[in-house]
Amino acid sequence: MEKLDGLTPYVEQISIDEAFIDVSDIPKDSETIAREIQMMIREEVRLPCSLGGASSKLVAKIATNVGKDSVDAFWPNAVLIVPAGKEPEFLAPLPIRAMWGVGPKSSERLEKSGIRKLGDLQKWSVEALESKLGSYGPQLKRFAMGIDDRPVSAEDREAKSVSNETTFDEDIGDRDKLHAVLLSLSQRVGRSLRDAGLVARTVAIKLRWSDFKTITRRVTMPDATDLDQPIYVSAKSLFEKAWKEGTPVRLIGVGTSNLETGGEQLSLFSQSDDKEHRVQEALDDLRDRFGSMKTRWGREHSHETGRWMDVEEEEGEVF
DNA sequence: TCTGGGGTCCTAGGACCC
DNA sequence: TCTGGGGTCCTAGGACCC
Repeated sequence: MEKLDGLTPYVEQISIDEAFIDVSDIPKDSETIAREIQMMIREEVRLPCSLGGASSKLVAKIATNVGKDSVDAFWPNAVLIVPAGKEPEFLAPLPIRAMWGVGPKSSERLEKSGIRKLGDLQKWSVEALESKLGSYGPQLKRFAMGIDDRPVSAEDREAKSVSNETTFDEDIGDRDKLHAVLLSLSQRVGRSLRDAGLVARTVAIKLRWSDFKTITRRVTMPDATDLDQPIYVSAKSLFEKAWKEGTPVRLIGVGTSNLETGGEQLSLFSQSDDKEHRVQEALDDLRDRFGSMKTRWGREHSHETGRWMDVEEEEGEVF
């Protein structure tokens, strides 16, 4: 990403290892630009990569995938450029699964109507597709024709949610063990929020039973937070409402959403909240310095009794 | 094709308000 | 008190992506 940023400001990162680049301003042909980028990454970062070029993000993305799949002398360093005007022609022979956004469910539905290739989609009327797929139909048809005017956006997209989850080797039906996992997940999520300078107003849990059925439950709090403890308290109460004693759990997760930028509202925190922030900072500092050592809250406040209760300890130290 | 651990976006329905 | 329309906020789940 650094290398790309050095090349042009018009870089839109879409995942850890993929980005769109608008090269309209670079006075070279696309093939040359792509090969130069590829060579730069190979030489300086020592990684292979594939590039696709087209007049739109959608077609460039699909071209990258198609190039990646073709095994030739360059593999795994593909470059595939789709010339402007040739988009429908390029897309027509591809299976509908090649369309970005068409997964197993949509392709199954489309195939039932005899739509197997993007070319089939091109031939269908907008009306027929609309009655079959709703508002997604016309959109899909435009995409199948290679029409996509979404610009390359260099602004980094703000995170919409922060979560952490884990799948167990063996299903767990023990309340204390599940609580302990919920706590450590809450701590990781809290830490991620703090590192990103974010606060969250909604806390969610995710539970997967042994039959793979997965449920989610969430609550929205009156105030946003980035502290481990309130996240854990919310997560635990959601868990208690959703879980029947002894039910084996395969996966458990804690998530936060409804995010806001944290910093500037510090002044709004009450005294006690500020104290909690200082405790939190001290804990973060300890965890930083002692790395693998498990530090966690030793006590938690019980809403039922209004008292501070000891937390069940699994491993490690209590502070 | 599945698993695992992140994510995003969309839809539908309920509660509530004007 | 009821009706209607519109809007917001929230929850739950599904489809999809890397």
